Amino acid sequence: MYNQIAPDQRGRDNVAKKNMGYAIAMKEYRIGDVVNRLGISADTLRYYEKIDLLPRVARSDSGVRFYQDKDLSRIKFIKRAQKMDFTLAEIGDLLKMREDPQHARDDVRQLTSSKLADVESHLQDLTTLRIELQLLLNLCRGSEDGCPIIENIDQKGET
Amino acid sequence: MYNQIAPDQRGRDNVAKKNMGYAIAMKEYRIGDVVNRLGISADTLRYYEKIDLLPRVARSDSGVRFYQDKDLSRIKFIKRAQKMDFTLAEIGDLLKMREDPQHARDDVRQLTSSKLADVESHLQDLTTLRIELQLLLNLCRGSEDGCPIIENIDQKGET
DNA sequence: TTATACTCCGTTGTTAGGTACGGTATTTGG
DNA sequence: CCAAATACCGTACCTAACAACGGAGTATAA
Repeated sequence: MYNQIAPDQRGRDNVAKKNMGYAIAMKEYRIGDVVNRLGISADTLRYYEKIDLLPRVARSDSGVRFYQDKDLSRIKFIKRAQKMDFTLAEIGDLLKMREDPQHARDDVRQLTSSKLADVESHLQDLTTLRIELQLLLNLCRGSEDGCPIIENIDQKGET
Repeated sequence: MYNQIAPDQRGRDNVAKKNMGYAIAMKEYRIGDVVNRLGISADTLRYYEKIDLLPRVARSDSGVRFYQDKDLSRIKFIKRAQKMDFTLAEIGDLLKMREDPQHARDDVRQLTSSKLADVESHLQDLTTLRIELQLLLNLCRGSEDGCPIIENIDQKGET
């Protein structure tokens, strides 16, 4: 019903360059910029901050949030991890690992490793699904005599 | 908190072979067999039937359901499609396509094609995620000098 | 036969992950 | 300087996809 995608590239970012001494100038994004770039709602961003999935980012004097590139990167990671149906709590742990892999707690490492396995099994399933859909769309299009191949796709890899 | 996986291969299927004339003998499974084989709950199976995601399968005189291999195949398809976060309604449409690709309604074909695109983009994201997790676990293990690679993974493919 | 497991059905409860207000303050382009 | 856009916050509300429950009938193995 809704228009799925709307990154809506109109409007330039509200780029504030901050001169960090001699360091590279840094881009900062207001919440609306992030919405336009990543297609995630402002409410959701605030929600993530509230549940500590995102850090409390810098604010202007009046309280307006400023996000940086590393925050965007983090948000993109969250979005990817969500495609795995990881819970936000799990994603929080993975983010800890991501922040500091060297000093991650052992259970966090284990979680990461276990989640990697999940990703790999998921990739298998999605690959199978892709083949099935491709078959439905291509192989079977126009042919008059059924599609017996499809019935046999899932014989390998019984769960 | 729960023991995630429990296909629990104990107990043989309650196999009823039906002699379809000269045809191949067919296996039939009671709901509990399906639970053990596919790791999906009986409640869920009944729920799927109620919302017409599964057909009303054959019953014994006393009302006990009997599932066949094609039903298992259908259920496995549902499980795969769920990993894509397709809604059950969408999955229902995909199943129509799967049943009879030749005569599928045009919007169902379109849905299928659009969902295939989704699968492919998902595969991209999961592949990226796999690399990230692998990096976290392998490349960075034991090394003392940070992991700058990770920050740059998502520069391609800005959503 | 008894008990143990399995099944049925209908109804109600749960939960994650947001979304939707509504009222107010602040920015910003013209 | 003013209107329009944007941001803030707290609270309430929502929905899909089951899970739990309870009470009752049936199947089966010892």
